[in-house]
Amino acid sequence: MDKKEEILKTALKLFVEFGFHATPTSKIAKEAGIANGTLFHYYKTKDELILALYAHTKSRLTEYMYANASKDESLELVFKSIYTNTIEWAQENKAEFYFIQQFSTSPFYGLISPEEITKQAKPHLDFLQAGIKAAVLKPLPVDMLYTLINSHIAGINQYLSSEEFSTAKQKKIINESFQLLWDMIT
Amino acid sequence: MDKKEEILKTALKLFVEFGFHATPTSKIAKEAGIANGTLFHYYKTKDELILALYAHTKSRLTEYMYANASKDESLELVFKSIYTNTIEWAQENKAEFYFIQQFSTSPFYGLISPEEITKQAKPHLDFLQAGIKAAVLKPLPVDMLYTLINSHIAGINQYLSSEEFSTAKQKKIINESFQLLWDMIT
DNA sequence: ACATTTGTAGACTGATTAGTCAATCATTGT
DNA sequence: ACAATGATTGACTAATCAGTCTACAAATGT
Repeated sequence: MDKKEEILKTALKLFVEFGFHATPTSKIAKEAGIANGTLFHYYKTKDELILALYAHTKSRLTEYMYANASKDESLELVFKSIYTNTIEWAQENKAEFYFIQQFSTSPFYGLISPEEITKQAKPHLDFLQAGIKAAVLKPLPVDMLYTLINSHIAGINQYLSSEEFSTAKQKKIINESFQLLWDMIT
Repeated sequence: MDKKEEILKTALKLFVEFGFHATPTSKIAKEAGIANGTLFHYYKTKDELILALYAHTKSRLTEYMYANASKDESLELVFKSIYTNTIEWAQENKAEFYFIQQFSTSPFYGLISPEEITKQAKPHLDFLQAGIKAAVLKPLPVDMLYTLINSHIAGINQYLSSEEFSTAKQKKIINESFQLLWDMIT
């Protein structure tokens, strides 16, 4: 078993349930079934663990977002695929997605360098920029477009999480909300 | 001077800057210029302080949202007034708005009873429901509409905070983004 | 075979924390 | 004037926390 992975998994679960403030490293180690010192062997400080967890989780999401996105399709279809993938991942990994939001809306986010943030957003911004250039997307500032899309997704995810929808109903909502978003930005 | 108010003000500032985990009550008391015991005189526990701060801040926002909203105007104008008010408040009270988001995306939010949350959202949902009934807003589920609007506002606020815009430019962005939202939901 | 690095353990520590307490001080009502 | 209640203080405590340390085990390279 991979202890490093185990630590991240446990930390995620506890941070989401109790928050950063109420999740001691000792509790993480205990629940992960390892010794206290082992945790600090892999992560020098608690902050480092939190940052690593964020980077790890965020990259898992990003990876999933672009899955099955063949470049042959129309921009709309590629965009819809990314949109759908993101929401699907969020629904299937609720704790992970929640953690990303929790982290992003906390002072920890300030520990990430602006360069890193820019680097993370780059592919998405490039994609949107291409859409604008191709006159498919409205000529809005890309940053604005990006933020608008992100928050739309966060909103729909929140809505989907607020009630128990059947899979069919979920798909319907995702399709409908995509159309709303698409009409808004094209 | 009102000590209770002073405590909230200081706590807000510190929570936003350092987070819940890294803001000891002793620091709050010190920075607020009061004794340690005084803080616990007004708020029995740290959690109680955090919850009170959220309730206080949230109600200040809600109050401002509906300011100058005369019932005589068209639904669009009233809606736009609420929209504009909210973003203006968020921009003029960045720490407060950020705190609301920080709190909402943390396990503390779970300490608020579902009834309280429902009660808070009630007026907004009623307003939207009326808009649907009047066939002005699309017949989407109100909860969905509500979440969509909320996240849209959060997004625009984030965009406005990401750069330094002139007041004129800001107003232009708010008008434009309102139009995007309005077209989406009507 | 042996040496060196890397992983793992868990008792331990120094610092910090939320919250208490007993003692004053201020305000109010009678 | 005088209770009585509430406000304020800051030293104090018991618990907890992040992180260290020493010792040992496993793996890896030579």
